[in-house]
Amino acid sequence: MLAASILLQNRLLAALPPAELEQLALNMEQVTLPLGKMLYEPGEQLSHAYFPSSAIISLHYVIESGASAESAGVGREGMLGVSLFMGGNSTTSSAVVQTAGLAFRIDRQHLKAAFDQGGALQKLLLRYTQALMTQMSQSAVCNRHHCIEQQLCRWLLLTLDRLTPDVNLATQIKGATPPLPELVITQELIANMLGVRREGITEAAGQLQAKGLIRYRRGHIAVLERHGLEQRVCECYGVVKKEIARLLTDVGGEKTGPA
Amino acid sequence: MLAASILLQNRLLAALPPAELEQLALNMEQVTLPLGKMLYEPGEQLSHAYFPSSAIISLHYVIESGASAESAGVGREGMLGVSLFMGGNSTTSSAVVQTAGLAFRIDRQHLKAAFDQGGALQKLLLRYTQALMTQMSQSAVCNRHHCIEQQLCRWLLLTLDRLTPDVNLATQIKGATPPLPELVITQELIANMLGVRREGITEAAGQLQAKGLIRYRRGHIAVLERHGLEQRVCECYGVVKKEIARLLTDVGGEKTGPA
DNA sequence: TTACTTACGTTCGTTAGCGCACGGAAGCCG
DNA sequence: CGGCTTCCGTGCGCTAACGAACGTAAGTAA
Repeated sequence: MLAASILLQNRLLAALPPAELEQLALNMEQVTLPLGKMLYEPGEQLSHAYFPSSAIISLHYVIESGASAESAGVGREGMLGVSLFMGGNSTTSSAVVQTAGLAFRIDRQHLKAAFDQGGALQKLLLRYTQALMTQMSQSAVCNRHHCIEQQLCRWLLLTLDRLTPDVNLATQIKGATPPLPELVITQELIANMLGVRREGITEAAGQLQAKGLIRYRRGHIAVLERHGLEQRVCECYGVVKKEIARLLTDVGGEKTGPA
Repeated sequence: MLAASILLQNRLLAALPPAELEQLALNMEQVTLPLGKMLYEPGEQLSHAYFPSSAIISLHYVIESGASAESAGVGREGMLGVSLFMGGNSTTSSAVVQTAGLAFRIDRQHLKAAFDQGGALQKLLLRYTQALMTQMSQSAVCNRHHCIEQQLCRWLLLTLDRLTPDVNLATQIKGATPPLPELVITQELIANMLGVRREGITEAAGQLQAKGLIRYRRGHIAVLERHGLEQRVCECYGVVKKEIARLLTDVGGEKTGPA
């Protein structure tokens, strides 16, 4: 059993009323997720749901030829395993750890039970699921119309957002926040997620590096000028980011919402 | 108020227990949806949910350049407006009538109330939402890796499936089932949905016609050899079809499901 | 019938991304 | 230190799809 306070590192859990969080904490455990670990195989019965705190997970589908494409990513803002409460209990996608780190997990039965209580957790998870859907449909659009460089910017920015700790959680973070955010990942893995060739990433990343926006070093990407990435990224980044913000902020607001 | 029996033309509604269906029927009305009608604009507050009986609706996103891409389609097997019960009340996508026809609609408040009762309807709608997610992520993959001809086959087959009446509902359908299923749509519109050029569709459709699989005539496509399309289609079609079948058949089955 | 709109057919130059192959260098390990 | 694996850089021919322009025919309306 975990202290409820540590669970606040996940933004979904942080949005729960204290009572519900305490209840959930009884059945949560913290796990370390190493880079590349496959959490869900397509069609497999899921045993746990994961609420990342520092880890990032990539949802993608692998086609018969072996190629693949990411449909969404999951970080501190979300959770993995929506099919557990949506009713399907499995998905056609795979889930792989894209950035090593920590996550909290809860087994299927306890999650389902908590969801079926119909409280704030249910509301929150459903809203998050809608945010996931936005990511998926935006991935479809982006794959169709935007070039590799734009998609790489989108991927970098979304990953960066998931790595950066919340401002209001700053007191919880003991170590100093790193001045230069650095992603630990190879070009080959990025290529797999975007569903493009490794060489395509090499070229696009080279362009960004030549412009001084990032710095590359064998499996590490340092983002030097976040603003520069934001200027080159396609609209898809903003759409996804705004929709996540919209759906996960005014939780409990049962008003008709903005027109 | 409608007779509950007519609502059975929509497969989601048909899967409801009679009592729940009767309850819903009190607040349902039938509407005619003309080709091209936009039911939802992005970000707009939704007023109704739609359960198509013969109409087909396309969910897609339009980017700044004016290009677009479909993320999912909705026909008799589903419903439009999941964001009403998911909590967002709006989506970033547009919804446009792709095939003219009939649908049942219910206003936001009554749908939400029925959903919150937590009965079979809730379970069903959540499972359907997961099926929608499968379509979306598969669209992302398909856009990335499969050629226009394959995508056209996928689109034709999925549309065909939505047009073909259920076998077990055959007694309800008064007119004879058409021997040659014909879609009423222009190449230009198909191109918009797939997010490709009109000329691309002209060429791909020309290939299929040359092979005798379809016949084209100014806004009408007759499918001559469904089997031939199934041979050329990419795996995405099967993935989506199977997942819809899986999620919407064993409703109520609370077993652990297939591993 | 004639005029007109809408939809389909075709061509051509251009380009983003692919597949393949090879070279080189960074980092790890004995 | 030397050897080895992994990762990144580069070049080259190739193809699917793009953008634009123009022609033609089907259907519609006067």
